[in-house]
Amino acid sequence: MTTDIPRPTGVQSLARAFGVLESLAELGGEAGLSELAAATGLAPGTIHRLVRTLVDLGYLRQLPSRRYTLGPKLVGLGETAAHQFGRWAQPVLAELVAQIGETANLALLDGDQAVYVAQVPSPHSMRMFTEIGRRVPVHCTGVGKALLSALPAAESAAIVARTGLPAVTPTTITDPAAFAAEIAEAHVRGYVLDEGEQETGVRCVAAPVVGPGAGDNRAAVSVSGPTSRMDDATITRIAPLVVAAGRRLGALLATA
Amino acid sequence: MTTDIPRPTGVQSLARAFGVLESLAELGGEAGLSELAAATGLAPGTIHRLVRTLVDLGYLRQLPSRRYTLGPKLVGLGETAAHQFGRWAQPVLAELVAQIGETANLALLDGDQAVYVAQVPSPHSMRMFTEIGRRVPVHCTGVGKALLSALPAAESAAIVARTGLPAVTPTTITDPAAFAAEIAEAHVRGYVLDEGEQETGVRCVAAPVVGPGAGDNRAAVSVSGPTSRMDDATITRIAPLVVAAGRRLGALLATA
DNA sequence: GTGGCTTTTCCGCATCATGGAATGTAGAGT
DNA sequence: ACTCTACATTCCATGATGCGGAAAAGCCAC
Repeated sequence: MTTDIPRPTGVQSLARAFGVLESLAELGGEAGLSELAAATGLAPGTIHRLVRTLVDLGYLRQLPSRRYTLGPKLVGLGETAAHQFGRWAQPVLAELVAQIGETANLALLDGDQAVYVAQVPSPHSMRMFTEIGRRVPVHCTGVGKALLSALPAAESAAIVARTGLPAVTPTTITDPAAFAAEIAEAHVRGYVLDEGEQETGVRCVAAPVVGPGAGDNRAAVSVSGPTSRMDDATITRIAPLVVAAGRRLGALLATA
Repeated sequence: MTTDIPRPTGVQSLARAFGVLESLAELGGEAGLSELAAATGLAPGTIHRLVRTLVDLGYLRQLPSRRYTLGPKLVGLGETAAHQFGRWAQPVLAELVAQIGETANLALLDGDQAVYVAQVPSPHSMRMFTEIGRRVPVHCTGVGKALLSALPAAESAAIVARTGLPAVTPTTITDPAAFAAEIAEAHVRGYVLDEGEQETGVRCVAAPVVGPGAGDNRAAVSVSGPTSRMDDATITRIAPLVVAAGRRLGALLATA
């Protein structure tokens, strides 16, 4: 490269290696060397050396067909990372559960989906099955809609354009205009509801994690429970609590 | 470094960076710079540059306290990797389901727990709720015990010592001696049974993934279904099939 | 058998990462 | 409140290290 930005570079081989990993993920998790070269714009020789190193380390795996896939070690690291995320969020989520009595979740925006990274289950015996690490669509979940509501309108529109609005339950919002209105309203109101749009019988209040340092961090909190316990009065009562939790988590992330 | 092995190295900055990530994971997911320097044996300046790059890329996160934790991007990569794992295992699992008619799972050992990375559900309407990415204890699950049975005895004993043997159902094995015997028997027999030890009414046959390339890869297959359909005769019939699937998956991993 | 394709290896050049020492900062101890 | 220590961060000259073009080796299809 002749003219890149003067100084914002860190360790370049590292940035490139992770670029390869990300490209591989975008390419569906499996790709040949030349596909990676095309995707990253690097010379074949360079990519090969990078990739060989990653294979040696166990973060990439080479198939008999000589193509490459993501390796097992990444699963472990990712899991550890998800747990770690849970750790700092845990106190805030636990407080939510204590105040509200329903399961609280933290999710991150990853690509065009939301991924759950932390959870504190409700004390009730009738629990919710939100698994850590699970990925869900953004358009039919509380956390997903909360994540979108915190994004610039153009960006959230782009995501919706890519994923579409497939119906998951009878109450899933499938009309683009109605969905845009929902997001816009959530943006000004600060929280969003999920009326059984992902799973019938489950109501959910969600709010984005907002704050100075949350820019890169696209996260959202939610509280969800069965419709029987989540009546309108309850929702009205807990919405501010969820919003406050989002702010608190944002402050934790922000730091400084 | 003055005298390392002449040439078997790949890209060293990469190896070091991933070493940092692994050290961080081993240190409980959170560490200061000097702890990392001590753990990896590198100079503080070197680590700092590496770490700064990773922070810029989003794979690491710096806390207010100036300490470091694993970043959100790792969660996403790990998830993608786990899904990818499902892809190559899918054919083998699907064949198991075709032969047996019950849900087949693939799990990896991660730390002291087992994590499910792939699943093919049974055609029966009464299905099992094994979520991809879910973590389960090793002592009360088929896959967990199968994983242990493939480990050196010392290592599996160390895991059990750390996790203990908490009862999850009335049939969970809680006696250390009985558990050790169970693992030893599984080691020679090649497969292991789960008699509702994790969930009442669910029986399960599991076998480790074994083979030349499986060394680092700690994986196990399982087939599970309701007790009503999993009688003794069925178990006897399907156990060899599960074992064979474990071997086949091991061969796939080995490759070359 | 032959041709195009991708993957892999090689090698000289300059860049890029390196790590020790210097500076800045936070928190503990007195 | 002040100092002292320990840690995180920045700087810089050195040379080892990663870079990428081009050539070799394989693979597959025709």
